[in-house]
Amino acid sequence: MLWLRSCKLVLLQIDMGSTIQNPACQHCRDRFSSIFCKAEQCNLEQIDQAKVCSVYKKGQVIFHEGAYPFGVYCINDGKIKLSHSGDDGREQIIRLVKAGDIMGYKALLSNERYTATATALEDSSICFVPKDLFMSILQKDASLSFEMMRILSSELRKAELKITHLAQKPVRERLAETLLFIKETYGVEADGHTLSVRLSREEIANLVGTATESAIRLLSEFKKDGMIELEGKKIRLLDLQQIVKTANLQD
Amino acid sequence: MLWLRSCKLVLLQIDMGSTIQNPACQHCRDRFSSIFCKAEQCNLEQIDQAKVCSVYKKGQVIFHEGAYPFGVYCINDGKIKLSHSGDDGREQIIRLVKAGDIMGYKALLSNERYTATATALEDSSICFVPKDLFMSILQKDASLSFEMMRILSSELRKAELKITHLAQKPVRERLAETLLFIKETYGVEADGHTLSVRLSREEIANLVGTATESAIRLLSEFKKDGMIELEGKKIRLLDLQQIVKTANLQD
DNA sequence: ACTTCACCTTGATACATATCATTCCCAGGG
DNA sequence: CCCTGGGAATGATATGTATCAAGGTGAAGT
Repeated sequence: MLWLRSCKLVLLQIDMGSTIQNPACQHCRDRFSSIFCKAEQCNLEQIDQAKVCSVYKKGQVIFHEGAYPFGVYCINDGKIKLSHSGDDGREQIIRLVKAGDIMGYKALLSNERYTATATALEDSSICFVPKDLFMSILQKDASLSFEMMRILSSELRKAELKITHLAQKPVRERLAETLLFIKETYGVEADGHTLSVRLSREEIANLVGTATESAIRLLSEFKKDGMIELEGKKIRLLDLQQIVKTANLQD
Repeated sequence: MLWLRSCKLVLLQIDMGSTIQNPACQHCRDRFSSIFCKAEQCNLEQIDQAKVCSVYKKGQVIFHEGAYPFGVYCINDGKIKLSHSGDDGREQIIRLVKAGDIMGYKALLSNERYTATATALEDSSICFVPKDLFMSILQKDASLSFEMMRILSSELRKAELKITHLAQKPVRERLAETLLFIKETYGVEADGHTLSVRLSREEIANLVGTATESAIRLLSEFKKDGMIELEGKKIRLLDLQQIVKTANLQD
């Protein structure tokens, strides 16, 4: 049922981004070495041979909910959103992915279809490591397993916290929290205030778990209260302390 | 901040349950062998020597949010709830644990304090495997790592789904969903209808992520609609099809 | 420069759900 | 036996959010 809808969409996603064979993407290589090469016997050469690096344009889908995974992705450069699409079409953003992060491992490890769709928030350079290689390293190299378990545990912890907040905190607090989360994930521009992602109001709402109009209204309030500054999709966090207070964090 | 509050409570939890040294708890042994002994070289003897089995009474806390983990727990028999306590004191139930499940691994693997509190929903027999042993097996035995990754991935998938539903579905649907979830987790009694856990209305509400009164009201409605039957804490699922429909599942 | 379109914004309104208050029920203890 | 207290239930009410509707804005394209 779910994947029937997805299949249709997968067909639209023939465009794999421009593939760069045997790329010199050093960033990606660094990331890989830190994630995949914790042990002495480093697998970098193997990975360099097998990996496929591609560039995805803003808005492009990297993998789609319901599809079968054939490997893991490592972000060399760029920003990605992972999202569920509820039945009513509304999207829920589950995770924000940044350079150096890997994604697509959950489906691979549990041997299931993707439960989320990965979409580029801006032009992104992404490496793909085939399933077989990944699994074989995992088999041999305990340190990669530990790293994966660490990542999974950490994501699970975050997800559970989000569940609690979604169930217990009002939208206002969650929005403030989300702004801080975006800052933490993608950082700010040179001025030290402007969030360095451009998200639509709808995307912000889907991150917070609320209606677009509510997100807009509350952002306006935050602005009126001098906490933030809005200029199109630019969001500047002016009074961080006040935002933290509004988020009402305690953990 | 969080763990300061927790510490206070941990002190109340000196009672570790009655410890059974070198127990003959076969159920637990079976569970361990299926989880910890996938590989040829089975570690069962080691585990048998090191593990400590205890019996916890209903309501007793097995481990507490904010405390440091010293090992993993395997449920030999009984039912456990894992919950976050929000700052305002309201609890959010994150997971229901049953015989054969393990718990406490997340904190151990990410090397952090517990983020949830484990409380016995009924008298339970639980085995404890010390951190060192667990980690050393994990180091040697890739199949245990795979199993752990599989478990973590699966939990993460469920958590993300819950996030989406919490953000997008009304309480009515979530309650129906929760009833089905409870049935799936703990099963039903001999009559084929009565859920085999007794949860307070508050606990049900904390599972759904709503106010206690709302849960009560909706349960009454469900009853009026002939979907369920209520008798104290006994809940009988009469019209499963109707409940599924109310839950409005699509995945 | 005009159109177009996607996005943002604001207002009015409805509704679901939380909250508060009260009563009821029942089991446990003196 | 009655008393007591902790859930459970129900009603009244408040309120936060979603939803619907109607402009507004700005950028891209013709």
